[in-house]
Amino acid sequence: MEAKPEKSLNFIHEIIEEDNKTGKHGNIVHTRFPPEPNGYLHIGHAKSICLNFGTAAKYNGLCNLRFDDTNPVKEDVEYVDSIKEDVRWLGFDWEDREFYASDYFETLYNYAVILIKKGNAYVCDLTVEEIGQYRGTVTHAGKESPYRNRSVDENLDMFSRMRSGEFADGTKVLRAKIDMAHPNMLMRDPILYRIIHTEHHRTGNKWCIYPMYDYAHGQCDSIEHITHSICTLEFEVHRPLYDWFIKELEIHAPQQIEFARLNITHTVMSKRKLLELVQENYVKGWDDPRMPTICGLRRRGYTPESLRNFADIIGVAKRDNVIDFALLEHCLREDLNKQALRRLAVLNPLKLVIENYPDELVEELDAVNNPENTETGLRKVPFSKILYIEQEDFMENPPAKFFRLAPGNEVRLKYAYIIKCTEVIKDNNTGEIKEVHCTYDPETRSGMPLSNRKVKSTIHWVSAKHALEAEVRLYEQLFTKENPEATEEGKDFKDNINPNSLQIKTCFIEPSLSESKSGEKYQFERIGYFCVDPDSDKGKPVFNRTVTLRDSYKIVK
RNA sequence: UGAGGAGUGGCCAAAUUGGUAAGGCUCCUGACUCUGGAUCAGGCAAUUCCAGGUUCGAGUCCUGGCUCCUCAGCCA
Repeated sequence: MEAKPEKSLNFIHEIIEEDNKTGKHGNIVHTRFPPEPNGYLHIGHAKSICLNFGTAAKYNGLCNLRFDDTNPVKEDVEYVDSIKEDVRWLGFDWEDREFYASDYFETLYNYAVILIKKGNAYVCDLTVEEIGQYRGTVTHAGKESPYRNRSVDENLDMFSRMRSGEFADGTKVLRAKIDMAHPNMLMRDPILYRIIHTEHHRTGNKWCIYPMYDYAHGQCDSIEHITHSICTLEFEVHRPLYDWFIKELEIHAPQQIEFARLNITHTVMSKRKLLELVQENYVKGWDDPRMPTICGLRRRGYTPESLRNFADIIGVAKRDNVIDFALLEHCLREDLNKQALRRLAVLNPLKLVIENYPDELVEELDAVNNPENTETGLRKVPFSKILYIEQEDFMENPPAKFFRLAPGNEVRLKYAYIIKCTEVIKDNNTGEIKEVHCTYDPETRSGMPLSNRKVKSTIHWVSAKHALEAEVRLYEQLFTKENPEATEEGKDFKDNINPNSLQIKTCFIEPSLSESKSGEKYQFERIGYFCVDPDSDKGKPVFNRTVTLRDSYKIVK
């Protein structure tokens, strides 16, 4: 049989297969996911995590987790812990390969000394402002620092004194000596080290000089013998610099490949903006179920499987892209449909009285836990004379093609009987529908011979006497606009926040849900997928609406 | 206007390297269904950024344009 690849390779995997053909990296694939521990991971990171770990797995290689902790001012162990939790939750294992740029500070320092000795780096006393001015602009060459031609000995001496803490923050930096007129701004004598007298979350007070990301990142990849350094597009212009370091230092050369970062409609993805949402209380925290953070998605009820599938399905390319939020939801539903147990719950209750049903009778009816997976079995649901049904499932004057309950109309109560609406009770003053009365056909209980009678629809319900109260949090998109950042003059993305992104209400749920535990996921039949929020109390569970069910019913006017 | 990237249905994304535009999402039909869910079947939707050129044949090659993105932190 012809073994045809069912799916074409993305451009990164094409490069890797080509490399493996030529033996460029000795047929080894070693990647890494390199977050800075200065914030929480979001779904954009998930794309990168899946790509890096997934690529390594695909080619029998390894993937490291490395924290790029080169700036003690912004970083914290809190973030290290959350990042590890999120990567693990997504389903990836870095085994014993948990590294930190700070593990390599000594090596990085020695590399810097080599550069100084080669005349490739110098200590510069210019101020922040001056360095900015001397750099020039994209269209005009910069000019050389007056400190550029210090002797090797003087540079060595000053760099070592920088390390020993002799100088104040901001007074000196170590710079690469490349070309102040270089057309690529990043090559205009970039800063390698700056002085920061701040305690580092791992190295404590051992250091008061810290390497810049641009200097550290490539060398860290090299030290770890990374073969393919996969990163996002904005680092494409940095690549010549990274290559320059590697060449001057004569060390292992990782191959950097850049891909386009993920964007999703109706959401923002930058750490800065997400931080703003949290700090200014537009959401309740990093794990607010409306946030695109991994912890937010987790709390919302997303599954790792759905996220991994999403990352796989969106592809990897170099063109800017905006993925439709609907695709994310599609991946979610696809997974939840298979996983989630079905339950009955009524969000907008309308009292339904079955007139010919015995007053005190309670029947325990069999209900299917998941029709997609019969191994999940059945459960009992109590049925009695007075029920709650969904307000949307009844109309006094229904339009054409309304299949649900209406005066004189028959519907089936899920897992129970076929009923016929006989009367509508309304408030005399307001005309509001208070309750609906009906009769049931005792021969039509699910499973009975006569239960097969065709009716137009089946609606869900909950027995009033047995129902439990629960809080439901109904989420909508956080932003009303597809692109929240497209704003008029003087406005910003926060002006596009959806005022209805969270709606809290009390609903009725079937009694079997009383024991539900935080994190559990259910499908409330005909409504959507919900998961138990950690805010739940013993007597009063809280459910987050993860995503609604698709609804192809449209009211015809 | 310097440098580096990218342009294929509404949104993603393929096209075996020059052979006659896959697939997914969205939307719309229909079938089936004790979830108007799921499933199944079908449909709408593309001068492949533009203009020339080479070729029997171009999304793929050549020439010239256009548009968009990234870079002027002692952030990553």
